[in-house]
Amino acid sequence: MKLGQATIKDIAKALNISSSTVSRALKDYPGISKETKEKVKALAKKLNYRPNAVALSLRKSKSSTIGVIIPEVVHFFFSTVISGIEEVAYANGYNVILLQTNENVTREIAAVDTIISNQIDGLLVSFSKETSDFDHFKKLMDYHYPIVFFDRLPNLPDTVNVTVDDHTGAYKAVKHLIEQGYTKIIHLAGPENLKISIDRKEGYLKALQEAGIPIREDWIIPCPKGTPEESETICRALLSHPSDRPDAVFASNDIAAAGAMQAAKAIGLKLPEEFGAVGFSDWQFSSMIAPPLSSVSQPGFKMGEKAAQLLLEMIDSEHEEAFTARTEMLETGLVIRKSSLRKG
Amino acid sequence: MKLGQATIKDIAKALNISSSTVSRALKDYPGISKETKEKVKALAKKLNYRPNAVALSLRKSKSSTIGVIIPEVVHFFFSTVISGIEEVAYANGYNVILLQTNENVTREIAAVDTIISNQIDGLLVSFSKETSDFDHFKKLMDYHYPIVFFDRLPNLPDTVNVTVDDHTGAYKAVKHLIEQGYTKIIHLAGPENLKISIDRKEGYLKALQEAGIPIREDWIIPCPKGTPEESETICRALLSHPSDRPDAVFASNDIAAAGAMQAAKAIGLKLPEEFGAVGFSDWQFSSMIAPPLSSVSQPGFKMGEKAAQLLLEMIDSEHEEAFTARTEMLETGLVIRKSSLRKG
DNA sequence: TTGTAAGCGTTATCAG
DNA sequence: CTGATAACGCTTACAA
Repeated sequence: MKLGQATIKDIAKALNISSSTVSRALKDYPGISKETKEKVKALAKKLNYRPNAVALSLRKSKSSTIGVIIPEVVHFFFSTVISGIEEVAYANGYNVILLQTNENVTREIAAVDTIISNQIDGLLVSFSKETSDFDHFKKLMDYHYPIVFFDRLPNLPDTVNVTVDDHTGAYKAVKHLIEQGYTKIIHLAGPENLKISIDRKEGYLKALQEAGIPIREDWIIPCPKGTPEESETICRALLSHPSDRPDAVFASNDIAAAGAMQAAKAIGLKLPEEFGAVGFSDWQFSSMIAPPLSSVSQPGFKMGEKAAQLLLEMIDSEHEEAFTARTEMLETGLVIRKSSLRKG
Repeated sequence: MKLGQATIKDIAKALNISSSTVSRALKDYPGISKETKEKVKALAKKLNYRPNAVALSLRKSKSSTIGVIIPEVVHFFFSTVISGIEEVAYANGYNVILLQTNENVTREIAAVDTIISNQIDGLLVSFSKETSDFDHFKKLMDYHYPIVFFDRLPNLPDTVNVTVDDHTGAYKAVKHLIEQGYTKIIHLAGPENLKISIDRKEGYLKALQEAGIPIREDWIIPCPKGTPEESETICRALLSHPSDRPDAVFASNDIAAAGAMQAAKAIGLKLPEEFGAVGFSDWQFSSMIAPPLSSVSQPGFKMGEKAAQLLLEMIDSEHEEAFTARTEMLETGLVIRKSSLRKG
């Protein structure tokens, strides 16, 4: 705005030709004399001409922009996903617009409005913890609007999803703890309305069952906020009875795991000898805390790439196949560090 | 797109009135009969009418969107700044579009192109470490385009800036180390082309001088990458000679400080007794590492708010005053934790 | 090989 | 109180 940007009209006027000719020359349309083409391109360059994307969007009802709705950019995992998305988007001539919801449904609904108003071509969504009603997405999908859900999957029919194998990840983590000789393992669970939380909990249960360890409901504790303080408080209480004390934790995220470790240290337990810990997501800081925290790693960048690819396919084809409901599941890894290594 | 979104025309046709009337009715223009107004609004609601932002942008050469150019969203500090920006923007009816450069000038230049093409109303910039030539910003400013630089300030005349008082922050940090009895303090410095790096270094120098501690050039080490590995390697080498061993570090960011602590621990030094550390930025993880890291805290959210406010003033006024060159400086704090507490 | 005109959705201007 | 028209910048039949 107010940029005095040169337009096609300006070029046309200056060269005494019509705007359509300029438009065609600029895009190497067939049937334009070499001469005009060169003149036009030269002047365009000189005037620093940039096509007006807004006019283009209006004309084509297509913005070459994809929207990403995420809870929080601070979240290490999400920020790596973003990088993956951008990589694929830019490589295909698409821009990315990020809409942060701060885990707030109202913001999320507003974001969908923005999407509609701005002719965004498609949407990648990881919805907020608060979201339980998916109407705002459903409405878009009814119009055959391209949406790919990633990480957090909705309770909706016929969606295209990308997620990681949370169940197996959790299972591997807890199995590892058991192999290290821990038997009294508590679970700090995520918000119950997220499928990832449920999957992680079930991976935990499966590993215990397989090992013949009885399940204690009071050792499965929800940590909805996911702050270190929350889990520290919870764990302090839990660890205070020497006679009935857990000896390890599997947390649905690294922050909660770190909080649990703080609690254990505060009580004077030796880590990892007397108390083991495994987290989820493998945040940047996890290798830096004491002792370094074992964690289930998620391929964030890959998830971003995959989700963006699927979305672009939907946008480009606009045909049925690309819209077929499916869930791409990416593998998790287990990064073993000192916090869970009691043997060797 | 393909959203079958209702337009003003649709409403007009359905009610057998002109689009201008509909437009006016929708915006409560004076001189529209109550009757028509109600009819229009009712139908608009029923059809789920949303104004087409793209058409609006084209019409008004104004998008009600501000752009934010940042190096990386993963960076804890930047992600808090973003939240501050969004808060102010949304409150004033502006959308935010995020452009991540990954510390890469080419991306940055492409981002500026996107800004121009999309009629973004103004720009908040924290440029990449690679950027030394500011022509791409200068060009915009020549056209009186609203730009506010935050955190990293350019070497350009007449810019509007928001930054934190890095100099005082660094000074306070090093002074604190000296007060704790450390005297052989090294400095892990940031990229030399960033003013923030220079300011932090100078704060360090000032504190040493004031205390009469001689400055050793070989103890001021650049850590351009800012990974924990980088600083760990550097510090391992530095700490390897017992006869001439530093006893503390002031790092220009927390990651580097954490790396230094790793190196010290690996060599068997006791922290904080034999080696103290203070970082910069107060990342989330800093309180969780062992020992918890002291750090200079930056008011990221506040910085985002301030920068956005200044930008909106520039956009709204389009008059001179708002464009007056100036630098808003926000205060830093010092969060003292165990890593630098040798006394009491 | 080039030009004309219509249209994407909206609003400002001028008429009625 | 309401309508017609033009314009924002661009593309694309259709015409010449």
